[in-house]
Amino acid sequence: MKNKITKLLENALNISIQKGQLPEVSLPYMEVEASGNPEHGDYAANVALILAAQAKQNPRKIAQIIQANLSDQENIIEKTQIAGPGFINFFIKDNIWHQALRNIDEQEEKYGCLDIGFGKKVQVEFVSANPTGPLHIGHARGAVVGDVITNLLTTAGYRISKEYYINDAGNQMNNLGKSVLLRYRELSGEKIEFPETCYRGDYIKDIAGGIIKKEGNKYLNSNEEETISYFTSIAGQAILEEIKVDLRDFGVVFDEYFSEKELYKNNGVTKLLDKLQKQGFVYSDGETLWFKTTDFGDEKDRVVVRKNGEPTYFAADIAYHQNKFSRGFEMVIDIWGADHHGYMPRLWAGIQALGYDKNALKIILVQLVNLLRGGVPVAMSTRSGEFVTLREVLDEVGRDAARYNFLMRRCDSHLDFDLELAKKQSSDNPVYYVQYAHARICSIMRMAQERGIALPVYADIDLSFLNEPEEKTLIKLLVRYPETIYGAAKSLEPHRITFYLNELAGIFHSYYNKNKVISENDQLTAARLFLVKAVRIVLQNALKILGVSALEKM
RNA sequence: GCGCCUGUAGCUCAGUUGGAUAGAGCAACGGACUUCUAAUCCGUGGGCCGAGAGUUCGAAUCCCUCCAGGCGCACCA
Repeated sequence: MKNKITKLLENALNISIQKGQLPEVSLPYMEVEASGNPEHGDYAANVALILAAQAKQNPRKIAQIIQANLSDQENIIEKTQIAGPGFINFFIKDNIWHQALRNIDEQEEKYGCLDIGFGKKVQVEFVSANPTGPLHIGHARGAVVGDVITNLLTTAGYRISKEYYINDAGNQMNNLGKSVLLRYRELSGEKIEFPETCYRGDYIKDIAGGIIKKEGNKYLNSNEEETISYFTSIAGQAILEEIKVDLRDFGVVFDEYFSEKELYKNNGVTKLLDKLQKQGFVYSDGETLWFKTTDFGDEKDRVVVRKNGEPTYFAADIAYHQNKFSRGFEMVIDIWGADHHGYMPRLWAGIQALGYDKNALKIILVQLVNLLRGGVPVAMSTRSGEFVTLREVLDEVGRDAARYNFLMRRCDSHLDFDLELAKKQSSDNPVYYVQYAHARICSIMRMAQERGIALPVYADIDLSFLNEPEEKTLIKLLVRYPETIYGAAKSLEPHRITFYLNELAGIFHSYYNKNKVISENDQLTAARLFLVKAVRIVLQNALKILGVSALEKM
């Protein structure tokens, strides 16, 4: 609808210029807004205001010229008016709204799907937590945001691959193996001291206990380095499996799990660094290898190979992103915790040195979560073992409420997650508000069926019975759904869907309280059932993108 | 000290690349269940959009300077 009006305006503008009524002007963009105020019509355009400066004319005058040259060939416009400083307001014919409703009914689960992605291959990497411990609440936000962004982009017509990068090479993993060994010794009766760098969670004891049960205490006197390496791989695998299960229960399923170790096969990382050195992006100071990230705007150069000869995480990450692009992805999206923001210039430098456009890598920062319980902050640290796991949140709060809670705010906004609040099954909890709207519609459908009323078919009904102001508001809101998807997908902002859903549910609830859908008047009933069914379709489609279930009964 | 994010109603937050009178939920107060589900609805109050200066027809939104909070500033990941 928005697009149609934009086209009309563009045509009118061109005609005005051709006729010489307006000087040659270029229009960088125009805004057509679904207006909130009924007095301002259904849509409002600000073309004239934007052009005023360029054309050096009064915006109202410009608006009049454009208005005069509008040719409404599809016959969708009831009337237009010029208002305020020079807005052109459009009033759309009722039957056009009715057709929109039919469109929803026909498209059903496809309604809201777009083709702005043109099947472009996009990879989204998220979560990517070290397998050194179970996922905690902090990972959960990134997981949901990533998951919903991929759903959004799929809906918008992109071909998406979801990937989890496993940091299973390096110090942290070594510390994991060491921690298991220490617990192993402890369980075998030795007295041990636990260093700061080791992981203290109970899951470490469980893993160590598992090894004793299976293999006894034969590793007490083995070569320590080999044992640590063996324990590391056992622990890493066990923990990763648990992570996968937790994610699955949270509704997040990845297409690929990519191991950091993969990058080191066949000296992959070293070869890449050699190549970059030949190209002049990497240099040696005799002891260490540096990447000239300052060439690309970073504040200082970064080490890629340490004094001890080991490549850094950054080195592997360049190789990883090279690998991503070589797999044919046209765009790559990384979702990180906001505490990694200082890392962005480095990685952008990396991919530019590899010859890729900076814009091909989008990085979304997700702000950290403050976990509260009844208003009191809960301390968290993976290493000390004090944390609330994703599993606990799932068990306590439930999948739908947890997901919805993480989607109610912009990614770059700090989020307080209060366990007590999130698990409350009350009106404090917005997820139920939306689900309830859906359940109510299902209830109406059930009632209609019980009374032997057939589900309405467009050809048989007369939508001109829909005369209540809320009915028009509802239809307009439903029409806005694809536009909301468009905006959310373009800006990679899942929270827009949540806010849209809240608004839609709100207007529906209000309508429901004021009007009976099923009444004595058969034609009115049919028209309203048709409308309410369309609301249900949109609720379902949007909830599906959020990964929140659309309940039929509550 | 430098960089990034945030600052909007008592609280938690929206505000669609600058647009018409700044919105929602919660909390407070007053109402609505003989009804297709009251997990709902209707009404009332509530604002120096952190502060100051600037850009223009027009600023919560853009530029600059401050103030406050969070997070970074590794040969950790």
